[in-house]
Amino acid sequence: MNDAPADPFGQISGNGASTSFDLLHEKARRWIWQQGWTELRDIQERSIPILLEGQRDLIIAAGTASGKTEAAFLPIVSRLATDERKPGAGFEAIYISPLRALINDQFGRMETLCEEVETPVWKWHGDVASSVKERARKRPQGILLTTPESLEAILVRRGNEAKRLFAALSYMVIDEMHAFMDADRGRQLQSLLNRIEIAAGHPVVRVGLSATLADMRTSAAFLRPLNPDGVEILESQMGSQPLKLQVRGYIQPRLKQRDANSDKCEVTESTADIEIATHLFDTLRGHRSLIFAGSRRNVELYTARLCGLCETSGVPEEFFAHHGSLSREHREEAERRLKEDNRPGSIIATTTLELGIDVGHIDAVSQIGPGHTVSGMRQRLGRSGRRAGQSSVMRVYTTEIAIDERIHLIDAMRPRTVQTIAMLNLMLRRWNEPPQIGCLHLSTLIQQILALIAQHGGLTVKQGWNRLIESRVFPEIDQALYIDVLRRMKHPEVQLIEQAPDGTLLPGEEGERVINDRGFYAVFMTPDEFKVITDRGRNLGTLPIDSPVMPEQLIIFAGRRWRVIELDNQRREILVTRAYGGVPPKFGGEGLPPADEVVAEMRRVYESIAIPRFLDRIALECLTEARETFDHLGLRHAGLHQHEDELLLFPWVGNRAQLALVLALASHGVTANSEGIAVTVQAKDGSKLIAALKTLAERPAPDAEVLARLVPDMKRAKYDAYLGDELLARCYASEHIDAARVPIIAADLISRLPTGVTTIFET
DNA sequence: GACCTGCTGCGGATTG
Repeated sequence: MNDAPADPFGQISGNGASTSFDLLHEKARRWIWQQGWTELRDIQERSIPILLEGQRDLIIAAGTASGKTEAAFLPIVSRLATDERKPGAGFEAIYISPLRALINDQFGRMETLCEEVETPVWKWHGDVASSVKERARKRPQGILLTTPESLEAILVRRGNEAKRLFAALSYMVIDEMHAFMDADRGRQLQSLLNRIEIAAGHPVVRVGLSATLADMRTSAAFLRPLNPDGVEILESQMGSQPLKLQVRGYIQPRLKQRDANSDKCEVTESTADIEIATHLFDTLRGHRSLIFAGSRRNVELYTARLCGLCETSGVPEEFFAHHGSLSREHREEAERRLKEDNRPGSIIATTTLELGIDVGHIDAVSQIGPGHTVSGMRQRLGRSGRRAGQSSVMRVYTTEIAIDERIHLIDAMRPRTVQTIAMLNLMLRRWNEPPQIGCLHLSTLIQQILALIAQHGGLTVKQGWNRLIESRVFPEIDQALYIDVLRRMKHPEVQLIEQAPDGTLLPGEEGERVINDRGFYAVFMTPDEFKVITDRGRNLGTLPIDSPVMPEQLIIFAGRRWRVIELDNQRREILVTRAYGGVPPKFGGEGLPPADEVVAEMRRVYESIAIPRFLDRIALECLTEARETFDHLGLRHAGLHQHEDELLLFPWVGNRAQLALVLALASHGVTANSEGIAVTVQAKDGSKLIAALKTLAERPAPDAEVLARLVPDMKRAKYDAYLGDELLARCYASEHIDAARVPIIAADLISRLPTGVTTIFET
């Protein structure tokens, strides 16, 4: 791989099979030779003719180290070098990345190639000096590496220059495309691509790069909404490195209650954490690895432990923390430490290092807990074993609580272990979470209407319709809803827009303020944190409010179970009281379950007798216990189980359907709580529950908007506050509540009532 | 659910 061919301009591969190489510009071929490459990668071979032709959109779906960027940019710079170009006539290609750090990495890799072909390359994001942007703006040419937010800023602040900047544009490359899809940011990006093409005055070839796309049809529709069938798809045939996978189980002994009369404090450190840290230290010290710890708190905890172990062992520190609350300097220092010197070292991170920020070669990846998505898991796995002939190594650490007479049934079902197995099964089957369909994204629609008004100094209703709805950036929105949103924005209480006598939409008083806020260019919101206060006035800490919290609901906080008394939206406070007796489920009851497919796979794991090969001894024991509990509770046939003063329902559905069920029960006066795979109801409400389920099963599906109104604070996205109750409920319902399935779920639960239960509760 | 992502232009002080 590192042997340079004798003749730099001859055939690149020994057998002379590469025809794509010959198609490239002479200077691009020289660059390849200088890199010491002896052959082009599969996807590069295939992308070159397509992109050189410059007519078709393209998705390159290939593993993390498969050379996707070069697959896009070798033909692009070749084409630019061949074409006749007027200096300063406008940028010729744009590379769009979700992260500034990725732009900085790519800039370094791209510079030598672009120098060779005499094409300027510009970085443009929030950290780039305004003098550099000024120069790029005065003489736009070559390749622009930027973020959606920076593009938004360019269009909003320099709308009248857009034509000049983009008139010569031939290509738009979107890196890590999966990171945009299914998110507000993705809608904004789609709209930006459209607005840039309109400014350019001609269609521009779109190229999407990703390693974890769920489904090529939806991905093509994301890239080119008006012509998905015209998008060429390249999926890598290679790149499946040998895989070494292990799930390691750990048992957490129950901590003894602190004795109020004793002055001896119990050790509060968890043994499972210590064992995991010790194993990480023993296996990773001296290697180069990434450890995904799941939360910022865990990152800190494990970094401290691992550094402590380095100290007591008298070895140099080689473990570094990396998460969103740490300063950029701190994070970059950790990245540099690993990248620059190829010494041993590990970074403990949240999702901050999931995307391809360059930290050099990685031997192994560790993950603590199952994580939240299968595609995230795959993305993390892809960060190791990137060298030819090496395996990808991944260890997943799962913790379950020791079984004793006080264990909660949900814990006894070993949900973490089973979820991990289910997610790995799905990953091995090459499944990824599909983007959710039907979401209205009204907050982003509002932002884009304002952005278009700002860019053009005003907008007609028809122009807005053409650019946002007819363009299929917001295909879920019909004419009536579009008009409703505009009316709302114009409402005297809102004043985001006003209308000139000729009908042109202009910014209203509030609209001016919103557009001129420097945060306007980003469509996503940094979530508000709620203070959690007990009825005795104790401040427990803060809780990020991105899940619905209702009075009467149970939440787990600071290791205890609490009942919500009251929610104060003004003061951003949640008032709680200690919940009724019984031990809280330590790991199971963390709210809504994962996606439908993951829950369905979990059920199959419980029901099956198959033993995955990737389990260590304790993980295997946990799986055995999980299946024993499952059978002991009769869950193979029953969907309900009573345990002391609690009823546990098992609908076996994912988050949106389970939230619909919980809210539908609430609408019938039954307080239900999502505790992972189970829904819990107080036993005293048993007869009410059965009656409610029967009604729900018989009647047509409840209206999702009506259910949404039971959620006290439906605001999730940045400009939701402007929507008003009605639009907000529609929007929330479209994104979070799968009401259509409620009758089927209720009927299924009724049909799975354990024998005897109906008679007990039916009186 | 946990976590993550982004950002202009101008006024004023400081420095060479």
